[in-house]
Amino acid sequence: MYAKVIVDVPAKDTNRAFDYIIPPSLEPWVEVGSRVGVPFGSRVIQGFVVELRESSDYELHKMREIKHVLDPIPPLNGELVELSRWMSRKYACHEITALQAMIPGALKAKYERKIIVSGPKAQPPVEDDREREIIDYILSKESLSMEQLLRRFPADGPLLKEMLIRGRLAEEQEIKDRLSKKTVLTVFPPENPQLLEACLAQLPENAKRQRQLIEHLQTNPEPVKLADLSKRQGISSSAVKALADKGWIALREVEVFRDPYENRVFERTTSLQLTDEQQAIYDEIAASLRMRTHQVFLLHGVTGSGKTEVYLQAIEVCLNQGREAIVLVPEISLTPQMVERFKSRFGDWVAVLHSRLSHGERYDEWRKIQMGKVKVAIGARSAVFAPFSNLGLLIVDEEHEASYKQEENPKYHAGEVAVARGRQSRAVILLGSATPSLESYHRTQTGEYKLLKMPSRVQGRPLPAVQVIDMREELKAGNRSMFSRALHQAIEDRLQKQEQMVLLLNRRGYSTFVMCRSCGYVAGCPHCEISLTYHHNSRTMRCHYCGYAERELNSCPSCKSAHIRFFGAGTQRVEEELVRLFPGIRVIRMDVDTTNQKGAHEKWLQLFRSRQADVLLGTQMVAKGLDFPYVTLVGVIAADTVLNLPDFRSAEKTFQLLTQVAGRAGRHHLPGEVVIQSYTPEHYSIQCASMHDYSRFVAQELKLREAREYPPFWKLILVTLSHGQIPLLVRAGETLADEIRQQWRRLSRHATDAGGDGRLEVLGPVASPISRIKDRYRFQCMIKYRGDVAISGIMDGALSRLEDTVSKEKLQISVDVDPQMMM
DNA sequence: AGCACGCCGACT
DNA sequence: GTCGGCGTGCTC
Repeated sequence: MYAKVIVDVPAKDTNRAFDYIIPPSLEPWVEVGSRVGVPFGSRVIQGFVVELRESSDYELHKMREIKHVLDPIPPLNGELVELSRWMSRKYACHEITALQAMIPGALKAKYERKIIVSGPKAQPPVEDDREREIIDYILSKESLSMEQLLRRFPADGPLLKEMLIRGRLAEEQEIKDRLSKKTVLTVFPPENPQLLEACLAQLPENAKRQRQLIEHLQTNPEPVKLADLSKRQGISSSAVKALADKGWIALREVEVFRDPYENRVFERTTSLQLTDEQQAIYDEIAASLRMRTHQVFLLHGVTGSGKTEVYLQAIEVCLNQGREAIVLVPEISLTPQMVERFKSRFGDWVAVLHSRLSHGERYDEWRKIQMGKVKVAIGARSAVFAPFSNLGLLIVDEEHEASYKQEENPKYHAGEVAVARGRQSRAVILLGSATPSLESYHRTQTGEYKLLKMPSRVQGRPLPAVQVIDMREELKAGNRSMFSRALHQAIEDRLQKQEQMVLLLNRRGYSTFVMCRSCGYVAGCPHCEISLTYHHNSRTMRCHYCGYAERELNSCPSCKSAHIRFFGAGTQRVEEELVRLFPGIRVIRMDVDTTNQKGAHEKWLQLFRSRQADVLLGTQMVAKGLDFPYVTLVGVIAADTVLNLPDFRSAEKTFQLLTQVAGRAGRHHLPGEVVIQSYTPEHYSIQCASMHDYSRFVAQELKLREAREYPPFWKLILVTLSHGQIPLLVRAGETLADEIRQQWRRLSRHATDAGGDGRLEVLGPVASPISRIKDRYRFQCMIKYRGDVAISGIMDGALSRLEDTVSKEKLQISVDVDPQMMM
């Protein structure tokens, strides 16, 4: 048998499968999706089996054997391997990069080289004292690298080298997982229960605890954790060990899954009665599931319309069919509340993949999926790769969220991947949002997706009334405060009624830069064209691109003024102002400063939930998915900050944010009110959001996008080139742009003959918005195209023209298909 | 990505 | 004459 293997070398000329012989001893273990160790050149590296074959077209004598199979159960399956191939084409990444993205970090290969003593031990060759000392040292250590050895014997470089050449020492390479399997000591009763009787007879009178244990095992013949025995029965480990030593019982390490929710009790819930609206939608999804065909639904449900209950019941249909389900949620809304709803309904059938979990916990949750112990996976972006083999339903909640796009390689969009995976495994895809992305909405118009609508809130609760305040008028009226008169009054009113409010400060770009108020100097990174970020706890300024750090400044390096300070997200200023205007007000401020610590986010929210604060003040993070019954006022301090960003999606983002945050108000029995402050209140994104009018917004925005030749009508690919020298970059950028145009002309000639209607444009090269990172300058080309364009052929052709510069000059090229961030 | 192989300059 | 610099090419 032969295997085609994608090896762990992310480079252009290794981006293909290599053939290996499967030795008979490994045959039962090697499957498509197996992770294997294979000899490659002069080393052994990790790879993934992507195909099994009876014969091979590669020359037999050149072929080598698979060395190891790294996991007893393959971490991937045929379906995921196929998906990785799709990803590598769609996102122009190496196949191995896509495969690696599918497995948990704990399984990412770690190559370790260690020095071992080799050669015949029985007849030691000539050894002097020095050599003996070195060998003894190596033997005394578990594992040792050459670097460590040289550090210990700095003067013996030549001797060590000689020993390596002579073969007394050898270097061995190991593929190691970064994982630890957690085990617990477990007591096993004997197979034959009668032995317990015999044991009791032999135990001395004073062995009270041992006797107790045996009696316990007689009534409970299941294996039991040592820790439980001491905790619940008061039987100490020494008593257990004594029995084990005598051989009556067995004591073994047993692998356990770390359960991050193990100390939580989830009250079981059952399906709620659906509203007519929910029911109609549920029926449609259920019908599609029962037909077992692929279908993508876009569920447009206003905030508070009860989308989650529809999800839960759809999953139930799927599980009853014996199929599995994945739920993707944006990281930020993967709150305890959300997890609780799923845990409560499906209990132990749910695995939660959360970035806040430790490496080990995450790995364990993933293993539950891999081993078929759970049927539902809920998690952020990467949960789309949950290794189920009989997937029936894939839900993408808040599908418009930008966090579904991974900004590192592979630069995939989890929603797009979900659709591709669903197509492959004939699963139903359910995209849900109160503010669907223009891309998805557009596809409902072209017939690719089916639109489902839930326009009303459950129990007939009204959407909150929204007031848009023109801040220019406030200024004219002499109000120079950051709170309009309307918002001021609304806050006062809530304080009096002891109701709660959420205040959103929609801030621009990145936070906390350091600026001189006298001359406008901004502290920047000397290696990157970006301002430094102020870190409160360490009193340093850091670059979040390259890690450069320096101490906080006391005076301006440019004008020597002492009026230099950091400009926070502004939430601090708002907080100060609130406290000044409303003495005694209790404010919880949530921003990067206050939520950096693990668990802080949840802690603050819990505090707010228990009504120990009046105001929840924060940035974007307060807008998403939160649900507090006593929140009756939502205030947006400045709605237009995102609007002014140089990004074609800024109107869409503004509309989404305002709609989402407005949805936080009045979700329960108390009616809600929303106050939006703006300097451009006439803007359609603000107007439409204030009237809860999604249809009008998309209609207008789609018209604009088409006119301006932007997505969803045109597709974008952003190619960023980086290098230390600007002239080389400009040259390379121009080559790239020319080459793309040429390739396009060449290919479109045929396409036009065949009736193709494609169009393509290349913009640039221009300097990237962040024009330098780690002393490398950055230039970019934007490729825009629509219709019938063989884009991957064009890109491949153009990029291969730059290959020489990449390898010789270390030019770096990054390709971002469907980029989210324009800046 | 690594690593071997190979062809040129600075030394024991 | 050898050691070692890194440019080039290959890995089933």
